Amino acid sequence: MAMTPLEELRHSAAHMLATAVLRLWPDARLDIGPPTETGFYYDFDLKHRFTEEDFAKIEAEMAKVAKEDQPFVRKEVTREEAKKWFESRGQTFKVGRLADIPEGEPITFYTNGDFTDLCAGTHVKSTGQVKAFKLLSVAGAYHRGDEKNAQLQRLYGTAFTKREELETYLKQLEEAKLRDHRKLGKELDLFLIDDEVGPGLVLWTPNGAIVRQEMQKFLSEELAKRGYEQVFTPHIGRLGLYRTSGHFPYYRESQYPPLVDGETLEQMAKEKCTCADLSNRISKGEIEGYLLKPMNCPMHIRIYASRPRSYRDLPVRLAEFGTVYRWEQSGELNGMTRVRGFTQDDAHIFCTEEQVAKEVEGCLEMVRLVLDTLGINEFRVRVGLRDPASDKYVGAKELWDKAEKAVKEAAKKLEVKTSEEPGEAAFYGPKIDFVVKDVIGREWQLGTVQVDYNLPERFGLTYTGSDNAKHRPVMIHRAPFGSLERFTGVLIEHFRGAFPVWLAPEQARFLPVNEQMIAYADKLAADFKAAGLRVTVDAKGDKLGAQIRRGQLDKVPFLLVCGNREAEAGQVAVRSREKGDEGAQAAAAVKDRIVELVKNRR
RNA sequence: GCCGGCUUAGCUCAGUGGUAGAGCAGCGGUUUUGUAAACCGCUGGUCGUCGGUUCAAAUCCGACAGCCGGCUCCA
Repeated sequence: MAMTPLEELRHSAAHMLATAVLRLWPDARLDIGPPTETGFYYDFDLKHRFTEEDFAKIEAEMAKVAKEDQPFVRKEVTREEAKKWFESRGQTFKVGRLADIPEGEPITFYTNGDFTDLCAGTHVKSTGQVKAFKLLSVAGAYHRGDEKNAQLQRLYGTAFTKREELETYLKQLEEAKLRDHRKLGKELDLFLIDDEVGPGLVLWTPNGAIVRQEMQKFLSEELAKRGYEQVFTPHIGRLGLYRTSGHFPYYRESQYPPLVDGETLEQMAKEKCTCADLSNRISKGEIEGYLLKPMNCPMHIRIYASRPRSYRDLPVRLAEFGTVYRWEQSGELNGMTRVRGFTQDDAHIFCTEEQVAKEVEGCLEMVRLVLDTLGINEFRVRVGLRDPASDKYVGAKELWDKAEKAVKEAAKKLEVKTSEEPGEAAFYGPKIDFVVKDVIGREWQLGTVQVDYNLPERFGLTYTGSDNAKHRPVMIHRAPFGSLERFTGVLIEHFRGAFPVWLAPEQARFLPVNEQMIAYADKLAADFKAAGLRVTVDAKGDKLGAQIRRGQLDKVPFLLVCGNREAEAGQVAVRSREKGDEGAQAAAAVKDRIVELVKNRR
């Protein structure tokens, strides 16, 4: 468990934070304070509620500790000594943490000044070395990450070896906020989440709708090339369908409650039934209802099952931009990246067991194509497997073993680093997820490929083999974008709102330098539109400088200045988002250039 | 869902118990403009919602909603 020098520094800063807090609030109980990827935190339990107003005071105390230049002293102690030490000080969390240390392992204390912590180390030599630090936020955090336990107060901070590095990091944080898709989405009028419509429900405004349309068009072309067939299915379906799939019993708390018809509700009201009765009778299947679909697969399965299938038909690949609804906890909602209604670029492949490997490979290739096309090259690949201790999965162990084997082998062939993570599987099967980070470092799952032996079993799916016997197909669930909402949110941040030409809501804007030039600009705009481009004319009558400024802020890729000189020669003065002023060029050539960029999805 | 913070005009924000403000946007006018902001005027707000304290509440208290940062969760 060797720490990097930076981790040592931050870990030491965490101890100094605890030192300072104990000086200011001696009744504080301490839990743990490790370094993190970008800083450190320490968890406390105390009566006083930390607010950001306390930070200056705590930081000042930490600075004193630094000035005192207390050496960090390591001392090996016996379990008894450690227990007595913390018990006598009322540090019950520390006593609990002590019990985690396996017998035979050394138990060590680290002391700086009057503060002693149970700690495996390591640390810098003395507190004087930690000078560039800052507290950043306070948040609730459950003890041992379990919501059944007490909720502690977590103070987050960061530390660097040099003050300049800290300043740079803080500046980066500020800049990241400017890239936040929630801010840019508002500024560029891409989407809206309206309180009256409902939390977590995205309204795609015209600009955002263009981005989404282009992405769907892109994917639709790829689907056609790869032998997929597109389908449409409704937003609700009978509860029975989701009982069969397992969604209703297994993930009931993550769904909007079932819809029950008016007559039944009235009848139940007459019988003076309580909500609990209603809920009970729905669970028992005594009342039929409908569910807002949490996933598309059951409906695609019913399409597959709608007629006999031969091995010659396989693989059957059914695709849909299917909108699903999930009851995410209120505290989880986040802009477009975590919502309650979203559209998956979903597809389900029904194939033979022999075909699984090749099909999974094809899916992974498609995910890579999507990420490559959009220039997203910072992602990690997670192989989600069963949590052996959990009962939240459907299906037999043997089927899971087969599916996990298939997924692991497919992942091995990917030319990127993958990490196997138990507990990250879907309830019906293991999966390969592509995970990216947003501007503030939070991870989001985008594309996913999942192998499923269970739902075909639950729905009794079959195909007729060459031996004229019935066989069970295997299902592959896959979504290269994952959800269009989340993907778009990530894309907005990735491009800082400056979408490549093919995705840009407005691809070019004509800027007439005076009133007479509006007619010329209009004529060119009509010509560009006829070529399939999205263009506008800025006819507000401002000076060119103001038009340019507006165009830049709107992140239009091409600003085309129309002045008297250009009009005479059939030209426009090009100002591109990337290169700036490119001078006067033939309008027709500029049109061709933009059309070409769009064609190549650049 | 939990802990903490926040919510004032379309947007960004000022306003600490005494008659709601600015900039930008919008609208009207003047200007006809050459590579990141022309000028003048006007419109626009039950200060998130509901309740309480007070002679008086954007401001103090409470409940609820939404948002933000974490935690938990995430098929």
